[in-house]
Amino acid sequence: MCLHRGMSDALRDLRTSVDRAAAALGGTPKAAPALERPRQADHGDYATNAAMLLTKALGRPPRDIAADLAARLSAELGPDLERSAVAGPGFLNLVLSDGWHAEALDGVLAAGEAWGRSTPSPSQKVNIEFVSANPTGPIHVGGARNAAYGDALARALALAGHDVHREFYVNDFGSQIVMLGHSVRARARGEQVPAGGYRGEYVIRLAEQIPGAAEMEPEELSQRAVALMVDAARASLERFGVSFDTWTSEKGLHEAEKVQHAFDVLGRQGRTYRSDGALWLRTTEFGDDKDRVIERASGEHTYFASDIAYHLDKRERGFDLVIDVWGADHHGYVRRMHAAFEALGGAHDGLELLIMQLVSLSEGGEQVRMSKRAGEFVTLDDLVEDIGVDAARWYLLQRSHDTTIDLDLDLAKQQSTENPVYYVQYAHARMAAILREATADADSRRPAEPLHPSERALVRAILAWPGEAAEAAARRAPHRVATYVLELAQTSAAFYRDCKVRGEPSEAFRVAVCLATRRTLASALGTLGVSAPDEM
RNA sequence: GCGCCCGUAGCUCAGCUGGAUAGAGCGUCGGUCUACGGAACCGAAGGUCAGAGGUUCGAAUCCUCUCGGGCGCGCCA
Repeated sequence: MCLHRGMSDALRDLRTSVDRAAAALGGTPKAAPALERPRQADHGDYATNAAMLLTKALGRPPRDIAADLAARLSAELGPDLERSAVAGPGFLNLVLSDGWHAEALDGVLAAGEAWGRSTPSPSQKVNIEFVSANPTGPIHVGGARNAAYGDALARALALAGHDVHREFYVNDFGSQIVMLGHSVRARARGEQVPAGGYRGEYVIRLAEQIPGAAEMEPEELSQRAVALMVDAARASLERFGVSFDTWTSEKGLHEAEKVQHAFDVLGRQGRTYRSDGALWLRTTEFGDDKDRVIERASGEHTYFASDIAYHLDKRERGFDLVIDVWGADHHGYVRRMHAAFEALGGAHDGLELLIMQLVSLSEGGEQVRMSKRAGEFVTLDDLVEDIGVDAARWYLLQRSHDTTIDLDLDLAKQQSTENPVYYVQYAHARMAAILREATADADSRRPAEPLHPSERALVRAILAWPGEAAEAAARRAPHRVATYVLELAQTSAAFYRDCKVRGEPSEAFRVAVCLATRRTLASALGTLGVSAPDEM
């Protein structure tokens, strides 16, 4: 693993030393040297590949260069570097002193609540839009995944020092909404839901919640139904630990003439033309396969037109970066959205379209097909009810957004108590318990005896957190946080096994280790939106 | 047909801007005089990293092709 962004002070200083030592050898490395935390204990506390990256520039064998690097580094670090060894093809393995570990731990505690935060350059004002499920039905598991991912990414970006604004786009406009209104009225009248309508149970409940639905105009009924669905979505998401700064209505965009405004902007720049009675956007000028209709021959705006207006609006609100989190079923839409964004004058990298792969459901090994129109689906609420918020979030977040998730509901229910999330939470609760029992105050500077390897390893695992967090944000990969925090929990278990705290000569130092561990576990779990209980 | 994503242990997945013996959870098998929290710990078995070429000192990782799976290709949203 690379430790290059937003490191703790101790790590940053160590890296600087490695860079300086490398620079002193002359020649420039072909990439920034890595400072890794090796898996294997006999590869040292940290390892660098700097020598191998200098072979071309220096024209010498990597192991020779590594030996020179070791000498320079020894001068740089003084007593902090206990020893180093050239290994393998040209790695330099470093073993750092107990003093260095203590110093580093002290830095963690000194950071206080800020531990884990980093400062990116530049810090960006980011708008992240996610979930944005159509208000024609409850949020289902796909939406749950999107919610968990978008929320965790937003948290990670904020931790990495960005100014994050969360947004939900409500598609309360167009034919599907009209169809919802018709469906509700049919239910209210006890009639058959029209072909292509929404047949789910929830439509019956909607009809019950709207007095006089049977006689209401579909137009008004639609809006009433949408309002109820949006409220329901908000409540489900809140329960899931997900909240938004802004809920933007598509209908509102039209009412505020935002669509016309976008057309004006595009027209002025010569990006549009009329053909077959429709208004087209020249998306092909920006890499799309074909131009796209934004206003139909009938005079109605397409969905794309709303989206263009929405993205122009986001730009005009002054965000450096606009992120949309979409389901895989919308990936065919990516190119044209990028094209439109650029046609509006945005930079290509000013918009990021992140595609979530789908959740494929099964139950007892049998594939379950979901259909919103038919009303057959598993909802976010179901998931929360069955396995709980923490287990559900962990389950959805431990995988990359780029891979399809197979969710077997029976298995998930069965295994919910086996979910690794409890292992991590348990590690947190255990640290809290030890801290309750301990009598000494934390003193991170003075271990009374040589550090145990397990305690040294735990300190290094803790030190990795800011870098891991920053990396997760930069790669838009919050699942890395899950991988990291599980490893941290395992490392803390080894410490617990090997190092008693209460009543030991090193109690004060170990209290400091426990404090830093608990804080780091809590920070990482918090990034995933998972609770960190003191007791369980 | 074209485009995007995926194919790593029995299962679910990490690792992918190239680095040292490919990892975890669950499951299986075998252990731990049982607690500063046993929802734990230790160990073992288990892998042609889908396949074939290529680039490189070095490829699960980059490139090309093939096979397999998912999704998408509207004047729907």
